[in-house]
Amino acid sequence: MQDAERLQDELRQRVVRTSAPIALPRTVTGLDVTYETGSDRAVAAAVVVDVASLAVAEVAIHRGLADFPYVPGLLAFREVPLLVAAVEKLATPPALLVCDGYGLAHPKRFGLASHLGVVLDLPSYGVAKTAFVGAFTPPAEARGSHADLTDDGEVIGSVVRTQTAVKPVFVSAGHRIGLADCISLTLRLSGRYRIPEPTRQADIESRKILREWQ
DNA sequence: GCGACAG
DNA sequence: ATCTTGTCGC
Repeated sequence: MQDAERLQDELRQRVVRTSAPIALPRTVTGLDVTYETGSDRAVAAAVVVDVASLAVAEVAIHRGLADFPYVPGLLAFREVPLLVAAVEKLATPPALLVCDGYGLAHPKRFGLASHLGVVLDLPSYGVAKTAFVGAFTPPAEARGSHADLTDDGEVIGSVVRTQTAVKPVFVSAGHRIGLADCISLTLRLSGRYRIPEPTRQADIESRKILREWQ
């Protein structure tokens, strides 16, 4: 546990924060992990989605055992090994990773998305479904509205309304990408659902494989 | 000290 | 995360 925190403190120094816009990638890769009830058996999925059509271009799966418990603030130690294994099975080299969870909007400014981005040295960001750290005032009801997520006087992320009158998602930069790009990409990748297509498909695919496995 | 706490 | 069906509503 203290070993993990020490490693986290070391890795966090390698995060690259930027506000420079990136070129729109042709594909993005969504990641998620599904667990078996009452055990640590897990399925990680990496799904490549075509940005223009939002169609799934490739799916890679890794089945394994999560060897670290879930501890708020240390989620990366539970999921990163499984996610890296899934990403390594892809034939398509990832251009940008979209994670289920937080990036800079983390107590140590080093959530799962930042951790994975640093480990794989790829641009990354996170989209979380519930609040974790930071304060915000709810964004307007219209799709596309967003409000700053702030902590200690700094903007660490954004609360984004991906569908009108639907609970917003929590977006934060992970590594080598600016928050503005994370927000616009999240909206571009959210077609008709609350969750952007890459992580939504990763959730669907990992659940599907877990069902077949059991 | 107490409560909260991504997935 | 996961245990869990139908049901209301756009």
